[in-house]
Amino acid sequence: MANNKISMAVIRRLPKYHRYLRELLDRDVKRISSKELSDIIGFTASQIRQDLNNFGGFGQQGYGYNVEDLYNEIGKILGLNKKYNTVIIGAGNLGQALANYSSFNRFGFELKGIFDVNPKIVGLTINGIDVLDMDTLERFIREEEVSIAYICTNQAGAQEVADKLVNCGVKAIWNFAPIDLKVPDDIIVENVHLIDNLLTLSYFLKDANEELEA
Amino acid sequence: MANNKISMAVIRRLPKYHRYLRELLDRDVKRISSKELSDIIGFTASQIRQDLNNFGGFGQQGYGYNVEDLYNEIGKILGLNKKYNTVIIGAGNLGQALANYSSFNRFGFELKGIFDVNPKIVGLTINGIDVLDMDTLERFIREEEVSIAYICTNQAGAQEVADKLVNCGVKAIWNFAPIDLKVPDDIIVENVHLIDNLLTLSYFLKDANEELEA
DNA sequence: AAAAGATTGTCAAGAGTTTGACAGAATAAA
DNA sequence: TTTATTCTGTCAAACTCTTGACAATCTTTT
Repeated sequence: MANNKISMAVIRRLPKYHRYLRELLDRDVKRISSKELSDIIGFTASQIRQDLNNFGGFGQQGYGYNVEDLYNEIGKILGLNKKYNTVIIGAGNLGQALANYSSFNRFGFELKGIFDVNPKIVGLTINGIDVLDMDTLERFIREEEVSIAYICTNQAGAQEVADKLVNCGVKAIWNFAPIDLKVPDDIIVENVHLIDNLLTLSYFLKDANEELEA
Repeated sequence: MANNKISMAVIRRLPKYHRYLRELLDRDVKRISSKELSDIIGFTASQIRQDLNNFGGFGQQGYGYNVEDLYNEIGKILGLNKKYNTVIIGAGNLGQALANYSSFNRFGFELKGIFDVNPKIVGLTINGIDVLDMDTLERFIREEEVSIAYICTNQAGAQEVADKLVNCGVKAIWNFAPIDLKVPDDIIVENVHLIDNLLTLSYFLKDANEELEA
């Protein structure tokens, strides 16, 4: 499993492979060729073979790929054999929505705490997890060995929260605030910029309308 | 404003330009050079000039770009001068969270209705919008001239909902269900696959840990 | 009014990504 | 057992995207 310099394009496709393979597994499909997978996942067969080969020869000539093995291998590549403790910062609508998602737990991301500054929200229980005061964040993170934090605050508070998190040893941030956080190089940040996404949709919609008019 | 074949890479950067330019505008910055913008946005100055030039010469040699003009131009390119009516399908946690976001309205996406199958939820009011029964979806969309739908159902229901939406004339779908929807070519789909995003984060986290060990 | 400085738009080179082709190896059929 | 078929892993070509370089041109200073 050579780990040297996998390209971003490949990495971003891995979760999709994982998702489709789980589906095949659920349907009790035992083997699949790159051609068949191509038909359902929409990447070219060549790309699929090239992608998978970045991590080792999982396939067999004349046979294809064993679905279960490949699913497990990609799971390992994605680090899903590890367990991580997580916290949510900001118990607004989005924070609460994420707290109620059980699928994250299934993949090994265990939610340990939810934090908020609003005294009206602190003390509530969401999906069995207590909402705690932001003042207790730093001790909690160290004690519970939290390595991933989901930032669900508004834009104004996000950078300050990120600084705190980095300071007490959080390794990765899943950021939902509409801002690009400034963090040290070794901290992993994955952004979900909803507005950016919606504006992209808007671009294509405008574009489609203009083509109709032309 | 030539509209011929803008590359995906450029399109996905446009919302970020828009976001940073709004920030500059809020700080009353009047002009900016590609070099200065490069420093704050993190793209190379060359890329910025090349990106913007896809849509016309907005800059002036020796001066740079007028912040307000550029902000407005990019807004127009993104279609933000248009107004669109939207609905949310699925009034679970995520649907409710989106219903409470006022920023979408500010960009011209007006939420007209929220739909759900659960009789316990139907009849509620979220952020001033009634939750309606799914049975009334199709008439509502036609009557209110809805062109964008946000799918916030679970995976199981998403494709059926998408089929209905397409059938009654919705032009674009913002999909939050963890599935790749099958829709006709002229329907615009923008996905927010949260799990995919979290698994990508997981990959980088594992990768960083392994490098420490090595 | 002229000279110096700044900055764009554009081109071509460089880097990264995707695709098609095919030898070689395994499976399946005869 | 032999032959035909399937299908991977890999290479190189084609394509796409990013970067650096610089002439042209506008702004600012003298």
